[in-house]
Amino acid sequence: MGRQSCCAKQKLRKGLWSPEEDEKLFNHIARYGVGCWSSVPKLAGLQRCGKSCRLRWINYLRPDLKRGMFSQQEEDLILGLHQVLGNRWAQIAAHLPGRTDNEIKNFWNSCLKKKLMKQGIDPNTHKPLSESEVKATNEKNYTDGASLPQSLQMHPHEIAPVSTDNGTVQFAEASKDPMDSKLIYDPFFLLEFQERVNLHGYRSSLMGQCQKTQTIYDHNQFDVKPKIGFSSMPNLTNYDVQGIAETEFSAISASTMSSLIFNELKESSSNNSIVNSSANATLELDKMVEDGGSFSWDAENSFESLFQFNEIKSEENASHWQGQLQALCTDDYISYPLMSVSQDLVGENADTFHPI
DNA sequence: AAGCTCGCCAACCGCCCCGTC
DNA sequence: TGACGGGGCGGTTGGCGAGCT
Repeated sequence: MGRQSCCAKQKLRKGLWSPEEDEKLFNHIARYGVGCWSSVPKLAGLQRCGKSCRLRWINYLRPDLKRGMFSQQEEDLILGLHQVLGNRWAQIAAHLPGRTDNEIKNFWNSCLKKKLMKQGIDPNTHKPLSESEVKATNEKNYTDGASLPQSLQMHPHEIAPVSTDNGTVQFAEASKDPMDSKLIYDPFFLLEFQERVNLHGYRSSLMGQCQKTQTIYDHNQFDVKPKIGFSSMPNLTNYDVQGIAETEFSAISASTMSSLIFNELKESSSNNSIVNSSANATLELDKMVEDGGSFSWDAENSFESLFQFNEIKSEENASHWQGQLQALCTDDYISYPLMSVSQDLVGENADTFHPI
């Protein structure tokens, strides 16, 4: 008999999280930050175990999460890192800002693994499958039709990635000699590649769980602007830098705005000590209440608690908030109107929550 | 339209590590 | 030094939605 789970022992709630629970957890962490997870449920008024809260926060509520499809670069990076690290999803996730280990693990299991097998590559060893294995795989008749990474669309023994002087990726023909052939995913190349695409100044203590190194970010080369946002429901649109111009601002949620603002801040203050001071962000909810629905945010600290904006439903407002946040670079304090996270949590049409 | 299948992914489970007492 | 608790991690499960019959 295995030991009982913490939830079973305490007869706590399990399963999917309700918007109400999300709200409670989010507000609790917004107020007190991430501390002792075991005490979070009690303090936040949740019938959950601490582990469950931690997981919910890390995988879903964290404001710096990126959502949506994995990009080609991310996909290639995961493949390369997996070749080096194996199923160490947490370590792999550390190289992909805004992605969680769970997300990457799911992506691997549901998608990448199959793609590799379809290409005759053993997903565990990243080496070619034997002929019989390939045949067996093909007989499974994978018909997902998803496009493969460019690198995968070629025979593993015929190409090798080459990093060129100008930093672009090219796949050169590799030696036909099996002893000399280079694996399709050169892990070191990919790590180098990641060096180019990582963000700088991305060091809040929360983000630090995913991203601990400061690296060079060259967005002339790769369009990999950070997409950091609080997207708490799957149906929410992500902040897409490329698409932002065409995006209806009316449809942008608070999370979208927060990510927009995050980006704005990072870009406008890469040399600013405010951005780089990644101590504990303090959301002063007391002050927020006093201010009649706006919260103050100690800009001496980090940006990890950038959420809860008043209804931001126009481009005009968007510009306004960008401006407000840019002012953070010079002000010690700034206040923002408050909105319930519920708009993110339950969507515009839901009436479970209302703007505070 | 109803039933079925399948894939995705959020969340749980259980193990391990580490810090504290 | 061992017990204990908390946190982190990887494997697994099961609910749900989309697509198909």
